[in-house]
Amino acid sequence: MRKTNAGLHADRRARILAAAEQVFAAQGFHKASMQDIAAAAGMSPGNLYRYFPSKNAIIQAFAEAEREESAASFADAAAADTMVEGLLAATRGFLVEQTRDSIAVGLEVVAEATRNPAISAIVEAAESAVHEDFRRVLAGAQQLGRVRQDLDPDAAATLLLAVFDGLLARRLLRPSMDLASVIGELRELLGRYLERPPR
Amino acid sequence: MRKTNAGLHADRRARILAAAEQVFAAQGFHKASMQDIAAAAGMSPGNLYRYFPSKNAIIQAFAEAEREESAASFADAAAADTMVEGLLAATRGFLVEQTRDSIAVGLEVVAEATRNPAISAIVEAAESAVHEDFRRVLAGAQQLGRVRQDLDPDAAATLLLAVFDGLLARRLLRPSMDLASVIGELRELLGRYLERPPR
DNA sequence: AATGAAAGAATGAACGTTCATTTTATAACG
DNA sequence: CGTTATAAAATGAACGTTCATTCTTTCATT
Repeated sequence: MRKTNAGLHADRRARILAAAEQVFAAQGFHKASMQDIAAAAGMSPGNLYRYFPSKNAIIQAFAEAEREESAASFADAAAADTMVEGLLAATRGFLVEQTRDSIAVGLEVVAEATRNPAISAIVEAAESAVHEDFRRVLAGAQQLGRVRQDLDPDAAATLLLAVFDGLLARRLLRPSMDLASVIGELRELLGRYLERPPR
Repeated sequence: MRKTNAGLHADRRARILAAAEQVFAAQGFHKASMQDIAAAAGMSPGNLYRYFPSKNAIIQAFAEAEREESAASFADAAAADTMVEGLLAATRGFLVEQTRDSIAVGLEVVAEATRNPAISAIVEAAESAVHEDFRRVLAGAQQLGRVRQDLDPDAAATLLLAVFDGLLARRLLRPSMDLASVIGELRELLGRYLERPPR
């Protein structure tokens, strides 16, 4: 006569996913073993299966959590005074605050998405949501006259999101890159691209 | 009494690396088995070891080849009439011509670079070379008055390479993206960022 | 005949998963 | 309140499978 403890169940799942982040970042999805994850979570391998039916289910749940987080962290960017400075602040936050591990594991998720349909669906959904948010922000700013009138908000959102993703990846590829001067140059690019009148 | 055939040896290595591309794109480095690679290369698993001492050596050689290729494909972009149209043509080439497989496997290489020092060295070297090429092109164009004088070629190279990488990845993440309108918007961005006089 | 090239079965380690078992928490009862 | 029955929670060894790698053998060329 004992009730199953729902709170504990949620805690354990969270603990496992947190442990998985370390292990996945260090080894990648497929080189990471269930024993590794169990050790990092401080429990036995068998116990993992009380909370997730398979390793794939862990990967999937993890990718979902990871994408939600990254989408949320972008939503902050939307709330800003002027478009350019808001985006700059958000970018700086992005580039500085994100740990190496979380960037690495984000790459891992994207790589996995190219071959795992379940992950691909998760990534596409998150990406679409972020894109739509951003497009809406740009369109709103356009109505307020804060960005030039002939900007295509949809294509601009794609382009700018590509810049942010590219910069994030570049921090891993070329750690030597001078963050300050790149941010300075990004300010120039954003100003010229978003605010200047048509040529 | 039989000479070892150097040409054959090189051919076989190339064949193995080509086979590895398919397998790595479809499964990722660590899920791909030597049996898979051998089957794709049309030879026995044991025979692979005549040409590469280990699976890791295949991954490493493959990453090297992949990076050289991608660096070379960018070098073409440098040779262009006007900066903006040259970059646009190169980007269009990039985005349209690159197969899904080659983009996917490029992501795989980058993800692996975050945890494998040997791969990381390869990626960083290639990335530095491309960056340096591009920086030089921008600085040259600047001397010819083709891009604005107050542009920082180094930071600009970083930023623009981030755009290209980001767009490439985005083709995988959001296949629905409208390539034509994004390229159109990119023309606007490049023109405004590179050519307009200081504000 | 001698050696390079290739095959593919064999090997041992490592993997994901299962399961019999132990430990722990709590509901019910006296 | 203390005891006991019960089921949840957790363990860790064991299982079957798959993997990278090695080894023995066969085939082909000179």
